[in-house]
Amino acid sequence: MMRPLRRELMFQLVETARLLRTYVDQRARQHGTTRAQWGVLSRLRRAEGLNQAALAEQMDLQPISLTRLVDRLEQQKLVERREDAADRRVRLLHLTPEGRELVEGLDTVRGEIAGEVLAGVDDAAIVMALETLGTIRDRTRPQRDERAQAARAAGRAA
Amino acid sequence: MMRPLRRELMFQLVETARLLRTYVDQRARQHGTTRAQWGVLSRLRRAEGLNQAALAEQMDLQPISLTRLVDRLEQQKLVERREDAADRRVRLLHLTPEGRELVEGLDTVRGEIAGEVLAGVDDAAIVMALETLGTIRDRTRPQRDERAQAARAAGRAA
DNA sequence: CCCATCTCATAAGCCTGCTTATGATATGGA
DNA sequence: TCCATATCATAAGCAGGCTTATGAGATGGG
Repeated sequence: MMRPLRRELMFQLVETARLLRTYVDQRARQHGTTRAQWGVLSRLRRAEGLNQAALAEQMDLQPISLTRLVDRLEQQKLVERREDAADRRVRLLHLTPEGRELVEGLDTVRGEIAGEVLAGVDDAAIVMALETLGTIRDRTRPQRDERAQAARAAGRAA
Repeated sequence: MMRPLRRELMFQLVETARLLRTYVDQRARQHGTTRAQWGVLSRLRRAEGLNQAALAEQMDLQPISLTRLVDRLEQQKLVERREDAADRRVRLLHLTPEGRELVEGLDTVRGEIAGEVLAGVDDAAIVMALETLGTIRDRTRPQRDERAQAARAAGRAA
């Protein structure tokens, strides 16, 4: 096993996350939803009335990815798109009563899963892992400001 | 921010891995491939001549997921499926010369990425993160042995 | 005021994962 | 030997990411 530590961590991070994603998806399915949709509902509960662009940015998702998630949530009547009187392009997202009820139930499940999966791991280890993940996240996160600046600069130059 | 540590880690793990996956995909694309396909090539280099079931198990992937990855790799002439004289159901996987060349070049890239993304993080933190990930991985990994045993037991009972 | 430019949402098309199901082949016990 | 069962690979169909492209509407500098 000569694999250097840093490469090993890259590898394990992606693999572990995939396993965890699948695991959480199975749990979510027992409640008739999916991990990704659950994520949208959760955020929406804490910040209702967001438009899709703002929510996508908050979730580090491409707007089109969120559009399709919301399509499915809307079909299931868990989320509503409402018009914005001030800007006819935007759609403001609201939970329906059913959506609110579902997400509140799921909150319990999230806690259960975290307990199962991390039982016996002490807080110090979790804090350290969070820090390391934060570093990775910052270095791989798409730099939206820079991207927008670059686009503007290119526009100016052209 | 009252979010408990363990829930926060679950969340950050999945989000960070997604960002990393996308980042690595972009790098892989510069070499004309994808992260997932690269993964297959890497494993194959270290264990050529595996059949698909064995490789899927090693990668914690469902066989069908691997089948389609291999389809694309075969189309690109990076991998070959060969018949097994001893069992006509199985296909043995081999790298082509082009496949071997590609994966050897990519090895450098993997090291580069690990360095960029984890620069300044000390070894102790990486070891701890690996340990925590290992715990999660073990608890979320599908238990193939148990599953197979359950299937056998069900068979016997029926 | 008007037009170039930006932004919001979405479409099209791709990759990769999953579950469920199926056909071909192997295998082991009666 | 023969049949029930298991295993290997794959198909169908879905979810959820992505890139690239487009139309509608907002906005600001000239």
